[in-house]
Amino acid sequence: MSKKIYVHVADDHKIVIEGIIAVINTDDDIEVVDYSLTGTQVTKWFDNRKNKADVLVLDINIPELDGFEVVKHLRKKVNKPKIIIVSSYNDIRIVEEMLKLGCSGYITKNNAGAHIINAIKAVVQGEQYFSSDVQKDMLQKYVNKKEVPHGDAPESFLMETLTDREIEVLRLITQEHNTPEIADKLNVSVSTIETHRKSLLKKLKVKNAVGLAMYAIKYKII
Amino acid sequence: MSKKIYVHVADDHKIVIEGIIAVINTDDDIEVVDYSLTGTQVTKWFDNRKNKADVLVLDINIPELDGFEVVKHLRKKVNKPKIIIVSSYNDIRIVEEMLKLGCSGYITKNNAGAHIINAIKAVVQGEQYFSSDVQKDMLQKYVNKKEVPHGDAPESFLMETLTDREIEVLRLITQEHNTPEIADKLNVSVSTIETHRKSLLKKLKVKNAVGLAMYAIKYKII
DNA sequence: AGTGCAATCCCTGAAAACAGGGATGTAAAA
DNA sequence: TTTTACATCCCTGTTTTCAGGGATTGCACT
Repeated sequence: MSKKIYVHVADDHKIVIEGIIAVINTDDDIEVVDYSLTGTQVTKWFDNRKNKADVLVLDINIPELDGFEVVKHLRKKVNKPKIIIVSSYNDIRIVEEMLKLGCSGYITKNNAGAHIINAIKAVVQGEQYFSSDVQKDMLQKYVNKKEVPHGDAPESFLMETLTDREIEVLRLITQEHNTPEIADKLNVSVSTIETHRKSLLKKLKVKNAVGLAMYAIKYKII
Repeated sequence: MSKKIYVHVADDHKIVIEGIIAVINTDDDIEVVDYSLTGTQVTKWFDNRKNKADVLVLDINIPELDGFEVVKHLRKKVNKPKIIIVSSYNDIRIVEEMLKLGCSGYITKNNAGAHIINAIKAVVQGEQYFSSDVQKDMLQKYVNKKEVPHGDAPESFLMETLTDREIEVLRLITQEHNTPEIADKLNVSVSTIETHRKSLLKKLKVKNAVGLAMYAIKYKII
């Protein structure tokens, strides 16, 4: 009846991939053609013009290139796959971010099994698909939309792009280094690192170094 | 030939459970009888004397009661199952801790699929089983054993028990509160919180508040 | 009755973090 | 070409953290 759907799965944990494959194999219309354990594996796979898949099932938290980077890379391509994000947790700001980047679906790992097949079938039809818990949060956000302060800065703070240097400093902060140590490691003056710290505090809207560390962990900067 | 082995699987992500089941189903000697998504589900299941399983495959990071609590609960029981830990990451100190608590195996999620069946068969025979990456780390640790400073304090820092108050302070630190704010919230003097902070730094062997936050996240204090 | 531990409070002094400016060179983009 | 963004550096001053002591109360266990 319908043409077979080919899927590529990317997750850093093999066991999760095996779970997804096991679920997908229960449906005869869909076939997992290959999988990747890192972000660079994904991009390389799709860069090779011999390889194609209709749908990419992608975990955000994967090594080397994270989910955001992979999506940014793939969206430039001509034969780009539909992308379904499978995430451990469910932060509405990340969902929004991924939608902006052109993803077609977002489901959480909690109930990925129940949703993955429907999600794949939906996105190849050009529809968008979200798991029930994500839908709930989106609705909640929509209802509370009146609380948005003013209309000129609609971008999520995830759009707050950190510079390479800032990310480097942030990484060293999470490794318990203080300003003099970071300055030494990067061969710049203490003043410079202090400036970077101040930018980070401002951009990420946190109060102190602990806030920076928590942010870095939550959004997988490190 | 050999009697069938019954297994209970616990992980907060359904898709991981599905992956483990898919792998285990390839072997006729083993059967997954049930699964749990939270720590309390696991303990309640085993508390019910109708339910029994030879092996528990357990993720450390599960809600309500974490892996440590589950193991502590189960080891008091008479018909206790062999426990195989399946962990996202591979910290040798956690492995040691789990071994002390009486677990029989430890494998990482990276290559759980390749090891899970062998691990289950090994532990029901009374053996211990570790995945290759864990083995590597254990060997490394053993080789470097000479670096242990003195023989009177062999306990891992995970045994370093934090008091209730210290955990409370630690939690507030991870919420970006500074000392005056914490003192105010807990209705004690700033000096008191400073004392707690110093104890935390010492006990957890970290350099600063960021180190405390990273510890809290890593070991799920918060 | 004595020991140990948890929780509370205080002191001093040094180091680091934070707030808020300003300033410069350079490279890329408009 | 002008503007913008990035990375670098400096100054002033305040607040917070950290290091190192010491001390008291109360409670639980032996």
